[in-house]
Amino acid sequence: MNSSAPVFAREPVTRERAVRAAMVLADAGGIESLSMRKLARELGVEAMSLYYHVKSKDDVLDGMVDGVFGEIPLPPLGTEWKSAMRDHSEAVRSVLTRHPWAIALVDTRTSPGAATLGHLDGVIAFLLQSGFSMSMAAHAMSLLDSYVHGFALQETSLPLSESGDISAATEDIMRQQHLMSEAFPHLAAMAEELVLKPGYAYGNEFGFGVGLILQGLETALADAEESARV
Amino acid sequence: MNSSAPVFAREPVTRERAVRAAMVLADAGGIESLSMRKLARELGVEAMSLYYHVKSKDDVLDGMVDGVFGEIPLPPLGTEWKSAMRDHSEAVRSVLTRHPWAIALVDTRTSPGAATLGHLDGVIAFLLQSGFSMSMAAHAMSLLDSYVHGFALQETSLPLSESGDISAATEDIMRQQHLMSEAFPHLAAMAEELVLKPGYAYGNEFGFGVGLILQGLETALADAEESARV
DNA sequence: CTTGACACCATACGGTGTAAGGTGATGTCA
DNA sequence: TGACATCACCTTACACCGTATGGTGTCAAG
Repeated sequence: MNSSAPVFAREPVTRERAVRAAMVLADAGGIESLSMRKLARELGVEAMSLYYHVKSKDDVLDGMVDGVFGEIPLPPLGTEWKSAMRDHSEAVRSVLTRHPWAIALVDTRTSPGAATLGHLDGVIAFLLQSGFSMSMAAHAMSLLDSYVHGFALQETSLPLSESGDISAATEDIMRQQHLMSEAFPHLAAMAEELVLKPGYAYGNEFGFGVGLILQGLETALADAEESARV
Repeated sequence: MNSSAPVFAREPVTRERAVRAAMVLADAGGIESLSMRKLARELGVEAMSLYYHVKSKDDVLDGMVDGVFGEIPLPPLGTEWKSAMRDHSEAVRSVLTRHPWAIALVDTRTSPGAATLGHLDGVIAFLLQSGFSMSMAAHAMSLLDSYVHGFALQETSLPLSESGDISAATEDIMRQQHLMSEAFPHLAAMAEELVLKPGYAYGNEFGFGVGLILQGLETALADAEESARV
């Protein structure tokens, strides 16, 4: 019978393949549309078969988070730290907006995977090698990570068009502009004078924030060095 | 019959009451344990009765987010802006850690309520009145909000004890310390030299971050004024 | 006495994660 | 060769979820 030797057999499911497929599904339809049954169908398999390779759905989610961190390149050792960290921040923001579900997941997953830990390790290594003390490195990472994640969080929850400007939302806002000016005059003024101006893109705020933080870190670093020299 | 005049009748359900009860449930058991059936039971009612007062579960979630923003006091007009914004940042962080589910919700809800808009309006008003230009106010709000939300996000996803130190997680970490030192030496070093030291609390990083950002904003503000004077 | 709004409820449908227990193909060893 | 274990997958079932549909009793106004 032909069932004996399926030459072009379906590739066997693995944890990796399952996680990768889950990431694709979440990218396409949002994290809330990811179910074990749909994931199984995508892999050409029944739902319960996944549990042979994966402990639970949470296990899949943990894998997805780790997959996201795995996509972020580390700042290359030996380069000037300010521009390297600027590029790195941009890289993190870019993968978080490429996988908008990731930020929500980070909130609930508390068991980091190998890629996540490796990522942390790499950034610490880079900062120490750039002359940061251990506690300044911790300051810098906490500050930058918080800002970048928070920015990505805000950015994805905005009703923006893909181009990054507010054209998609403008129409709705305009329709309510009148009501808003009465109840929230300052908010309306900001919208009118700034946000609704052609060319405004919320994403531009990111550069300002990262620049300000890096500048502040440089100052703090110099202060620490000076007080150590005395 | 006694059914004709229940003098101490059950208080009727309203949207407000439902939202408030939902917040209490989410505070107690996490957002993922909040279901329409449990919420109804809490209000002494059947699940479908909620839909008379509320459009959908998403509607409840929108209300919860708005309720959180309503808990945040606005910076009082007339006070010095740096200390006012420092206090305000601490206030935001405090309500976000009091309602850990809120940060995850902000990610998915894109239709802000009245309290949310009023909050934004109040902060804009405060900054303008403190001498910020419109674009500097936007910079400041984006930067501080992103940082505060991001910090709260990281803080809640950490396996911390309530006291804010790492005692609860220490044991597990210690057990894996050996493995970690081999695979992630820098991360292990940071844990050993800094995080596991008695008295360390991740929450302390918040003050450093807010201080650095406020200092940077002050500098940017002065630069803008100077270049305007020339 | 009728009418209609109000606040609530019963039932049902299609979805979810996953526990429990098969089923057949494959490889190992007596 | 035959027995047996392991692997990768499947079937069935359960408790739970959000909510569409269509009630049902109370009450005040006409």
